[in-house]
Amino acid sequence: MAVSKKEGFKTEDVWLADIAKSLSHPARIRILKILTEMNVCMCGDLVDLLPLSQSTVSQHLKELKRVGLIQGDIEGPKVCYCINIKALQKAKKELDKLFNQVCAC
Amino acid sequence: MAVSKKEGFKTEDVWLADIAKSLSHPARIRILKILTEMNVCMCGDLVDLLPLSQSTVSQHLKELKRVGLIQGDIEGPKVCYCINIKALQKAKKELDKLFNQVCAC
DNA sequence: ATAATCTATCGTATATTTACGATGAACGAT
DNA sequence: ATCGTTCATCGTAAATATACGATAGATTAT
Repeated sequence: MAVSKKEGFKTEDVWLADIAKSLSHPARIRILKILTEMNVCMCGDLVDLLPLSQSTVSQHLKELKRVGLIQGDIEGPKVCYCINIKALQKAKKELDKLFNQVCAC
Repeated sequence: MAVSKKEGFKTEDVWLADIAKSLSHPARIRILKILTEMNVCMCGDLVDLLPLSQSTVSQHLKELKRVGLIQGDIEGPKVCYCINIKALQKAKKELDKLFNQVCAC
């Protein structure tokens, strides 16, 4: 089975792994960086900036939306994407918690 | 194709995505936490602490070794795993760079 | 030497991920 | 009303990820 056995793990660890999964593709890293730089961005602009087809970019956006790191607001025929600051801050906090145990040596 | 198209992306983004991928499973998050708490840990101990078979745990350890976040030293018949502090610090630094652009608002 | 222990790897099955083109739904413009 | 634009979703193909048991290799103990 390729299904992660989530039964035996803390929800905290499952959540953090899920966030990490959403960051586990260069396109999604790039999308987050673009959105942080531009604050907001139309989906079409992202398609132009990435070496991927429109449908593939849409899939990556869906993955980032799934974990709540970004949100998309419909503006007429276009969709305006932006960072969900609160979610990103929580992700940063949890990752710091993981890393700082080590770096406090 | 399921292969990530890495041609069109910055090596920096590819690297960070790869680190994130190595963190994208609850078992590997747990392993890192255990190793940071215990400093060092035998592979067998990790198997006891995780709800997974020995071979599966070994696979997860291999993934963390692949990206350099941990290292394993053979001690007789056992293998002693520990965190690679430098790699983890670099990962933290790069992730902060991604997150801080947002949080500096 | 033999047995027991520990861990990595192999083989395998299944689920998920990634990618693309094609299609569909929603909206604005003509 | 029709057309063009924008984006999500569907269908599909191929690679990867996850999990396990079985096996192999190395080391220690007997």
